Amino acid sequence: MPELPEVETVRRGLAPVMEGARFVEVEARRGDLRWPLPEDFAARLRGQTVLKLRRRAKYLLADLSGGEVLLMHLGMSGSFRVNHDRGRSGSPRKRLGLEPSGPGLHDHVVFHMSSGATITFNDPRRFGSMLLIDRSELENHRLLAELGSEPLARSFDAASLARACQHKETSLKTALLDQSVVAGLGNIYVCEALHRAELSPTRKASTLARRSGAPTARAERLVSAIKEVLAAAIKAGGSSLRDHRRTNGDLGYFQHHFRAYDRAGEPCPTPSCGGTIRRISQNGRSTFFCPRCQK
DNA sequence: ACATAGACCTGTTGGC
DNA sequence: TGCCAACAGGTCTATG
Repeated sequence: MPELPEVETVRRGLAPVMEGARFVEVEARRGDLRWPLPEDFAARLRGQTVLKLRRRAKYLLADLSGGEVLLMHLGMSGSFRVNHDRGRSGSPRKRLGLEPSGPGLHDHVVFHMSSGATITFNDPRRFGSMLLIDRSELENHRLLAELGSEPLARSFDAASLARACQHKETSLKTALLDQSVVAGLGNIYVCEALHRAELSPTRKASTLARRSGAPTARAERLVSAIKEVLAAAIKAGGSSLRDHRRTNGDLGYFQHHFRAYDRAGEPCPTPSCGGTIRRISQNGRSTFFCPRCQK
């Protein structure tokens, strides 16, 4: 499911009910996610207040009052759902039977917050994860230490992308999926950014840089395309292909704005291009692009 | 140091 | 209709 725009959408949905709120109760219904839940997970969270909910790459980070950080990843199919408890009789929707009350099949973790919100983590494939890390060890943690630039930060520019790709023999597609080059892109937004920048996914990553390491015009175009597509997707609440939901259950709608992803056989939307979107496989993953305008 | 393949899971889809 | 292979938004781990 989730790339940077989807994770950011989830963060924005969770922040109002988590920040400043305390974990009143935590249910660990199934602990074998990608990795086992931390030892005494529920007990270590109970009573702690969330100071801030942040995002880094595709991770959500909840700073806890006790000095630890709750690190969460949605994997391929993870989602969070927020329900608001309104007294014993339940919400009006619940009383009317519009909301199912019991936990669903893949509801693995449930947070009951002092804000009155119940937050349920659902993840059919269990590629998601939750970890507790000491704040002092966060920067050096193996999952975070090697991450590259945040693509929406000002510091992510053509020069920094060119530098990161300068000696890469691999394809541009593969380089952009590498979280140590740029942090937060996934299969969809790499395809979309390359299409917008009119760059071929099979082009060598090193062609973003001159021999001196200085960025080429391609690098400039690509950085702009990445920032634009991510910003637009966040504005749309992310892309819902199958699993992604906003925390209130609504769908994102950026999938309606895809120009290349999942559009094999359709005409290329680049003005006056006239090409056809093709699907190829790179490193076992689908790439969608227009061989006509993406050079 | 770098690049590619395999692994982890469940659910859905398309072809025969 | 049923069955099975292929595929799905990710990324760690092992291997060359």
